[in-house]
Parts: sequence; C-alpha cells; structure tokens
Amino acid sequence: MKRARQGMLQSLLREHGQMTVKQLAERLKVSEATIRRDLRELNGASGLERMHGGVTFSEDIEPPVIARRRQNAAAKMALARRAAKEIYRGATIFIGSGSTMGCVAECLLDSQELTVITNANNVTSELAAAPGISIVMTGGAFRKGEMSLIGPITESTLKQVPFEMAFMSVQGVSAESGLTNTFAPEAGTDRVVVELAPRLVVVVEAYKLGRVAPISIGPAAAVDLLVTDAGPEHEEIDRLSAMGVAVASP
Amino acid sequence: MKRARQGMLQSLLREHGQMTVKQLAERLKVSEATIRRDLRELNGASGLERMHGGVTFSEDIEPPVIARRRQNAAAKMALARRAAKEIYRGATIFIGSGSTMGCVAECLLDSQELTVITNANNVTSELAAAPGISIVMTGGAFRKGEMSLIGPITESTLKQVPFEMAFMSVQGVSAESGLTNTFAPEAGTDRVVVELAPRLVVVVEAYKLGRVAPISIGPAAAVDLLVTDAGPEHEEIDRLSAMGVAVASP
DNA sequence: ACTAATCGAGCATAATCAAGCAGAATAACG
DNA sequence: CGTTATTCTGCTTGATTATGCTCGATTAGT
Repeated sequence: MKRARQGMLQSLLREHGQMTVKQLAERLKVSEATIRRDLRELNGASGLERMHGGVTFSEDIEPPVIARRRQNAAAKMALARRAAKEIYRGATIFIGSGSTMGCVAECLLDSQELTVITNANNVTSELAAAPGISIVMTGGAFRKGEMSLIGPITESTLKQVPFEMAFMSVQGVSAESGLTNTFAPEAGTDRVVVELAPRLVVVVEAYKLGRVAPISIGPAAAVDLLVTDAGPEHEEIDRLSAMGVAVASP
Repeated sequence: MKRARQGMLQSLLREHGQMTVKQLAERLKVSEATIRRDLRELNGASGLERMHGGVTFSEDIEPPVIARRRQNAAAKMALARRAAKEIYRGATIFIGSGSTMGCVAECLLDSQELTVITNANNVTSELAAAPGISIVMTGGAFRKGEMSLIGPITESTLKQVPFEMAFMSVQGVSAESGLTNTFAPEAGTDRVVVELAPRLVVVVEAYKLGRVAPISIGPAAAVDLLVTDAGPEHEEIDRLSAMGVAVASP
C-alpha cells in the first residue's frame, strides 16, 4: 500500500512538475502527515526537492543558469565533459532529457558542424546560442517535470531521423536488470532510443549503479559506453565490464 | 513554494528580458513585498540585475524574439488578449511562433482543460507552469532566431495531431496577395498550418496590413478571423472585409 | 526642487512543519 | 487460534516559516 502510493506520488509529481502537500493528500486520499512522511522517505530519491508548502522537481524547473549553481553540479559537469569527448566533428547525435544531459549540452557550446537531436527543452535552450550546432527537436507531449517531450509522436519522429550516437541518463543501471527508469511513458520513449541507437552512451552518477527502478528500458548489454564517477573497485562495474560494457570515468 | 516561485521568476525574466516588480507580483500571484524579498535573496545570482521599479536579465546573448517582445509590448498584449477570447474551455488549439504568439500564450495561463499544440519554444516555456494546459510540441529543425521548429518533420507531425483552431502571426496580410512571410522554410510550415486549420485566427499589428513579403503562405480568404489594432478607416481592412474575412480589434 | 512611485524594515497573521502519541491493520510466532 | 510485535496512519501541539500590510526613507522623473 505504501509503496504503491509513493509510486503514484512520483508519477503525479512528474506530471505536474510541482504540487502542494494538500493537493497530494487530497489526490491520494491520505492525511497530509502521511504525505510528509512519504516525502521525507523519498527525499533526494529522484530529483524531487522538498520545500515549505509542497514539493517540486528541483532540477529542470529551474532555468539552466541556476542548474549550474547546484551542489552536485561539479560532479555532473565532470561526467558530462568526459561524455562529450566521445563526440567528433560532423556527428549527428541524440541527447536525452535530465539535468545531466543539460550539462552535456553545455559542454558542446563550442562544437562545430554538429547536429543534435533531442527531446529535452533544457538541452535546446542550452544550445540555442551555439553557432556551430544545428538542432532538431522531436515532437511529442510536453512533460512539465522533466521539461521533455515523450509519447508516440516522439517515438515516430525518432524513427524518421537517423543518428550515430545517443546520450542518455537513467534512474538505475544494473548488470542483471539492465537500464531502468521510474515513469512508464518516459520509459517507452527511452526504450525506443535504446533500440535505435547505433552507439549508446549512458551517463550516470555512481549512486545509480546497482539500482533498479520499476520500468525496464533495455538490457545492460545495449550500453556501448558507461560514463560514471564510481571508483574502480565498484562491484557493479566489475559485473558490467564482464558483460562487455566499456566504462569510463572523468 | 518559495523556491519554485524563484525559479519561475528567473524563467520569466529570461524570457521577457526585463520586468517590473508589479508585473512579477501579478504574474506570480503574490504581493510585491514577496517579489522584493525574492529578488533580494537571488541577488547577485545568475545575471539578474536589480533596479528601481524592476529587474533586468543581463545576458549577452539575446535572441531576437526576446528583443522584439520588448517593442510594442502593450499593443501586442492587447491584441493577444482579444485573440485569446476566441478560445473556449476544452479546446485543442495550435499556436505558432513569434513574439505576438508568446503574448497569446501568456494570456492563457489560467485556462482549464486546454490542449495547446505549438512549434514555438517560447510558447512552451510560457505555458510550462500552467496547470490546466497540456502541451504538445511538434518536432522539427530548430530555428535559433525565432526559437521555433520548422521543416518537413514539423509538417508531418502537424498532420498527425488534429486541432480545432490555429493562431498565427505573419509578416504581411493583403487582400490581393494574401498571407505572406519572408523566410522560405518557415513559410512552408506556415502553409501547412493554414491548410490544416479548421478555423484560422491571424493576429498582426496594423503596420503589417497591406504589406507583401516574398513568400506566399495562403490566400486571404483562408483567414477566419483577423485580429488587428488598425483603425476602422483602414482601406486594407475594407478590402478584406469585402472578401468575407471577419475583423476584430482589442 | 517637487511629486509620485518604489523601497526596506518591522510587525501580525496564517500556513506549514516535525515530533510524539494512540489506534488500526498486518505479520510473526507460539 | 490467540497473542504479541511491528508497521502504518491520523491527530494534536508547539515551533518555524512565509506572506501581506503599514510606515518612514529613498529614488526617479518632471
């Protein structure tokens, strides 16, 4: 009962981007105290940030300028810089949604002759000022929490636009359960990206290694390069390496 | 919801380039005192500069669409408010690109049960905070100056998503030459919108009446309602009325 | 220099929060 | 099957936080 409610809570939050405790209590038919307890348990879990009166998706509701000033921004930028090294002049790449991908975009500002396909508005606005990059956005339903586009329209557009390399971030990476995410509609789109990508680069912070989120979006073997900041003795990395996944650190 | 509001504040500022405390207070539905407190807390943060009466966003790169928005802001908002009156609860509408369309989006913030299809990033970011609106973006190539999506992908997406009403702005409206625009790729997309729209509302400032730009995007007769701020004596309006085009003023 | 708007500070109010307690439901165990 | 332990939930209370309002001081425009 509790887990189901917390899952619903996260879904609702992704959908609305921001909700008050009162709204959540009414919507989920429990007391506000319970909502507060849930929020405390989920704290830090998946980019949701608590505040007086309610809770928001901290990462992407803020403009990119602020995102730079976040606490773990340094770690994310380091990962992003490492990931960006994979990109060569003249390439056509896909960049997914999430704050980490926003950092990757930021690393590309000086690139030349690059074509970026993305379903994330934060990536687009980050790159809007880059003279050497042409941008193609997929269509789709706009998800307020993530500032990204998802759904059947996104997927059919992706199939029309071939790309050489895809960058994405996920909620969980595990050798056994593969790549996993939390929210179903978003996961559907991610699954298409995994299928279509000739080369898949996954960028995640270390704490997501070994994690398993509810929705599977593809096998671990689909990953061509995993960029993460885990130490070399991390056991999940050993398992992934054994499967043939290349791993890189900043 | 302090934190969320401060994020919104920065987003708004980023879009408008410059706003007064009063505007921000109305827009975010809080007192001016609260806005001042927010501004003080954000002080020195990410490129916003405080001044008597308001605050500006001093970023070196300023997309043209933002610059244009500052010009004739009052007139554009008046036009936009008139145009927004055409929208009824539960509708599915298309909103095109340009600064005037950004104003239309701003007028819809309190709408309920509205579905907005758009190819413009400024429209999406304007509406991202509106709880009663679901947003669908078309895909397409990103045009940096206009912050909009154009090209064959945009057009094929539009054909997949039926809408009841379309709002657009153009460079020229004339009874003889119809609707005209300057930039070819953009014009192709506009042409598709004109063809697909069951009801077409064109919003233009008076100085565009009688103008003819190089690329035709449709006949004047395709317009169902023309919203403009020209005086009733305007000769082009007489010609358009004679063709059966309804004309409205703020 | 004058006037009107804007600003900052302090105060009062209302909303929200964390903690602790008690009851109900469930699980574990004899 | 009954008893006990555990978890979950809702409620109450004192404390914290955020917001709006009022009042002199400051500033911009005429």
